[in-house]
Amino acid sequence: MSKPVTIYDIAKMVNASTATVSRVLSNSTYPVSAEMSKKIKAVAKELNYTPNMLGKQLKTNNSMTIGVIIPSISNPFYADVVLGIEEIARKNGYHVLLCNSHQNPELEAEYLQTLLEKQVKGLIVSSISKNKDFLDSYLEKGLCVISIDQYIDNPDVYQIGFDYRKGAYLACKYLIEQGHTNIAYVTAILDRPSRLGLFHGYHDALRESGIEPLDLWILEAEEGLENTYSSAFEFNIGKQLAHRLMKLDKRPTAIMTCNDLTAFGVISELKEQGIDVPGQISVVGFDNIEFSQMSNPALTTVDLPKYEMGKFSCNMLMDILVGKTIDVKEIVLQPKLIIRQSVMQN
Amino acid sequence: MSKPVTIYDIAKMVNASTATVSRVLSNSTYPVSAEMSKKIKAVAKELNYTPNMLGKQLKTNNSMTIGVIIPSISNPFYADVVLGIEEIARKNGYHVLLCNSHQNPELEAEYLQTLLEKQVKGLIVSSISKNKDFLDSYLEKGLCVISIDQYIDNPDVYQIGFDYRKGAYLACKYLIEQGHTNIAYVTAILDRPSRLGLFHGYHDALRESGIEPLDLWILEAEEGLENTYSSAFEFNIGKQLAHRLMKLDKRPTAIMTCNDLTAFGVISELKEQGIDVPGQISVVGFDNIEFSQMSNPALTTVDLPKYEMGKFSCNMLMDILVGKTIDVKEIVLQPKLIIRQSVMQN
DNA sequence: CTGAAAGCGCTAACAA
DNA sequence: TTGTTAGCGCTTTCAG
Repeated sequence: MSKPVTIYDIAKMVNASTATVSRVLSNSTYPVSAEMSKKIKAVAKELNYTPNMLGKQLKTNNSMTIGVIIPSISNPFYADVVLGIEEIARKNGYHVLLCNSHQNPELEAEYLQTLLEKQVKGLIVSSISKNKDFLDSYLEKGLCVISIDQYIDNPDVYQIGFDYRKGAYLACKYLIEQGHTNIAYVTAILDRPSRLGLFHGYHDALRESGIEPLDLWILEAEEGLENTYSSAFEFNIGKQLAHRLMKLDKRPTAIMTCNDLTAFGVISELKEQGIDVPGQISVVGFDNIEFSQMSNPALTTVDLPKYEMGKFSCNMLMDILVGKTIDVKEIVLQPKLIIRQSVMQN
Repeated sequence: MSKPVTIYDIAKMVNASTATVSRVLSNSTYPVSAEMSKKIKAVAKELNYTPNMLGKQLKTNNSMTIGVIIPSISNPFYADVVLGIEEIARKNGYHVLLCNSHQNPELEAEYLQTLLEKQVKGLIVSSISKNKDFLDSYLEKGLCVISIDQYIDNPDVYQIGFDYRKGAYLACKYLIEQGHTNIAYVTAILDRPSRLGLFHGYHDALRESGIEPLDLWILEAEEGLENTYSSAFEFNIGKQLAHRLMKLDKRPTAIMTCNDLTAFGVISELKEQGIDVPGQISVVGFDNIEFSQMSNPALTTVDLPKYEMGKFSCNMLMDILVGKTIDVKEIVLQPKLIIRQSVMQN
């Protein structure tokens, strides 16, 4: 654990200036004689030189690092997105600083601050905290922020989202095409744009077909403290709401849900009550998480290009950071219906 | 996007030196008059000052950042681990640089290099690449590395692992206690210590009960190119191997698997062949991923404290980085049998 | 209690 | 083609 070697050490050894050493070791286009260049590279390798990027970054004011703030990496949805982000970042020589906000506005703000202190110039964030005003001061300081999945109402932030409304519309329309008219909707609390969009899509399809949705069949979970993400939470919502639904005199023939996990909860509850899916009641999910193809029955659901969203957003960020002008500040990615075994013709 | 304000600006405004400003703004214990201190803090707030950590870090040679290299964050197993790591890191004022190696040794090496260049002093890594020699040169440079899940044969790296052997032993013993003696073992390729450990645990329990395992019932997947992680891959291994198993004249009454995903594959295949689980054949998984409680039937499996492993490893790293002496370099976390519905008495 | 000044490792004008 | 030099923003000795 000896003292780290610097360009100064190398300069001394080859009788050159630090400037020259810097030029060859940082692959500058600046002309350096082939001979000198070779010598410097050789010595650098011999001494096992590792550049200290802090020096470079302080000088160039560029940390080659982006920040990513998401609710929780243990949510597979975000894991996929982050995978895409990280891949593109790496290909551009960037690193990603991962921050789990746990839906906690204070944590979010704290992260934002420390990220900025680390001289992060670009941020990809999925936030559901209500008050985004504090973002302004960061935007002013030149931070480039891309909001994914959840919309942030600020003209200075770039947006990449999914067409949730369209997705739910697709799913509901499919149900209708299969002969269902009695379609329930089971959802976690409608506290964010994405879930609201879903809900509207459900209505769209129904209304388009002249079906009046029954209020009794629309079940929304109560507010729960979702501060630490867990799949089990969403699963239980499905279970509980399905339980309530099955107590009704008039039962639906199909159930739409706000996500796959909730759908699994619904299916689990129905099975427990001896109701066959899809034999007696059809169920559709949303998100197309990997497990939906492994479940029993395999789940009919709507796919969201999560990994692509990650790649897309990071590519966009990279473009902006190198000063390319972006023509469009808002992008909406399209969902796709995935037909499997949890829906049956009515 | 004006020029960022520095301690120099603040110093000018309050007629003090940068030294004094630095002292109060970095919470140094160095004595500064209350009056001066108040003034400086006020001006800092007024100017909306954000410290540039690159300056500080260059000076103090401490980046307050750790690196985490894992195969893929889209594997829920690692997502849980990383969640734990990040939580502890944050509480200690550290950030986490996330690196997905995709089981690619070159990528791993590349990350290691750039992490070091960013002056990361601590690294938590789960690596299955064979050749770890290159690690030596980093260890020499003072990098502190903690290997999680997979063992690295190097006296200088700290190790935190699971007792896989014990876990499989527990599962197998449970099966035996339930009256099973014809127990098959279905596994992905035995190319790493963890899977080998599992396999040994299976043998341990069998032998302890005087049961001779039948070679025919031990099925190992062929080598597959797992470069990009996907749950579907593991699922399909289960499906394929179960298919082969069911062609045998003499069938087992219980099947052990190397992980939950594979177990789901097995169950899916059995169902397709009209075989009831656990009615006709019992199945146990391994890992206790969240879905295992939502599947049909709910999966009996073995829990690994993943989140705790993350917290544990990061706490250890933090301790080492502040110079505490660690008494033990190797820690083995204990598995726990989770009994659900996929096993029936024989 | 306060300040001057050196310097962390690197880059980039500018000069030669 | 090479070198000199002035910082990037911050901390920290050392002197007052």
